[in-house]
Amino acid sequence: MELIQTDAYTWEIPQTGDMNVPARIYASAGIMEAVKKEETFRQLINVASLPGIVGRAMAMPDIHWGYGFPIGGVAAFDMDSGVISPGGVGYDINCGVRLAALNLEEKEIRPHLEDLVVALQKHIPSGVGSTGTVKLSLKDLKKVIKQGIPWALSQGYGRDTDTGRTEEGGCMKNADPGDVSDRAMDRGKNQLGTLGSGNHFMEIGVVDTIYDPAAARVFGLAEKQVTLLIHTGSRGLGHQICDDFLALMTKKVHKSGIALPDRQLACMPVQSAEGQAYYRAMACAANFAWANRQILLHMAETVLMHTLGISPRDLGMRMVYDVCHNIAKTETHVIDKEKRKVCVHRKGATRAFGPGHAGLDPAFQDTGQPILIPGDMGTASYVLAGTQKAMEETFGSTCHGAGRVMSRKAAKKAAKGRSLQQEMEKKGVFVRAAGRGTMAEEMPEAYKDVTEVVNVVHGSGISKKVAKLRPIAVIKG
DNA sequence: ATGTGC
Repeated sequence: MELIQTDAYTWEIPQTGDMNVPARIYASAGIMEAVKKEETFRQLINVASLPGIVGRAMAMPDIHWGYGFPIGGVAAFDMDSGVISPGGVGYDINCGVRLAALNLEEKEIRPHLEDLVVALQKHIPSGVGSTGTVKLSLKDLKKVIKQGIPWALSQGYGRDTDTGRTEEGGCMKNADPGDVSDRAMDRGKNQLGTLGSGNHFMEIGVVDTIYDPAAARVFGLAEKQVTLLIHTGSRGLGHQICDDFLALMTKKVHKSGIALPDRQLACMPVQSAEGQAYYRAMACAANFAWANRQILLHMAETVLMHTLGISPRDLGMRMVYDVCHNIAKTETHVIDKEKRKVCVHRKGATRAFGPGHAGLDPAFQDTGQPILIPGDMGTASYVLAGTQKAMEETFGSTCHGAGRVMSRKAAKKAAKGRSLQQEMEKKGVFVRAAGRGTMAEEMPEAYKDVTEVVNVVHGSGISKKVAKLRPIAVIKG
């Protein structure tokens, strides 16, 4: 495999063999060393070989091996000759991140951190198969997946100012519950308002550093301020939708004449009946995930108020932004100086629309959209802003997190005999996890250094650093 | 990621 470094942060794999476009990796030399190049870049080359791919197959610096498509991958497909693929979105449809800012400083909250972690864990259902907060009739679940955040608002969760601070206003409009299987509906009906497991978490943090004061002001962030960060997705509902459409497309793809380099890349033409049905079902899962994060934030607000014994006004919770990092969307981009509609797949990648983009709330017209990059539970998370360069190079996309360097299994092995909870507490971070193995799987060493990942997207210009958050209390699934 | 897997 030929790998050509084109500047400090970009590497190209030239178009050869079955590739329809070249591939590009955004990475530093250090990250290139850490990535398992053969298996992961093979996946990127496979994506570059899919029909109708436009521009380049791209990998962000948090790239690692995934199902079919690499995680940390971005690929856009022509609306007529291109494909849509569940593996290009991922199992957790609209896995994403939401950040809220509070009217508190660390010194006001530090004495209560242990109580807060215990209270959050008690009231936020988390772990594999967690259910509980909202039990829905089939009719109401249909409303949730059709409407997303507006449904949550109609039920009293959150404030109506929240939608402008959510990607897509928290609702993909093409969602159609008619394309969602009974099984997926059944798995989703008791899971709204639950955190899930794995790397999903809720984190109390502090604004540690501001890099761009003007953007930070627009985003509503100030130094020393306490924040709340939520990372979760569409739970069993999205997982089942992915399963359903992988099975359907695996069966149908050969009849459509598409030759797959890897069966995990099962896909169908964007405009085919199956492709469109997947898009509508995926949108349902996306809306579920947005409603889920909306409800979880509201629940956290209640827990914080009660535990600290303060009013909503004194807590002063307000949305910074909510992004998804596993999604496919129809978007218009300028390609070779020509405006074109394409189906952008972001899998473990975040939208990074720059200043002036019509799809953004007026508040973000000068700054570009807020981008939320969670790191591992002991290090840091970052807030970035979208840029014009992202619009030109990456279909308005950037990285989504630190990215694993150790498999879950390897992490468990490395954590044997250690108390990670105590290790974290020594660092000033109170952590509680629902699952037995979760602390081990999610330990800081299992991830790349998020700072190095963020420095790549900042250095290459596809995003801009705005603020760094330092975790002080975390609940894990 | 997931009513966790060959």
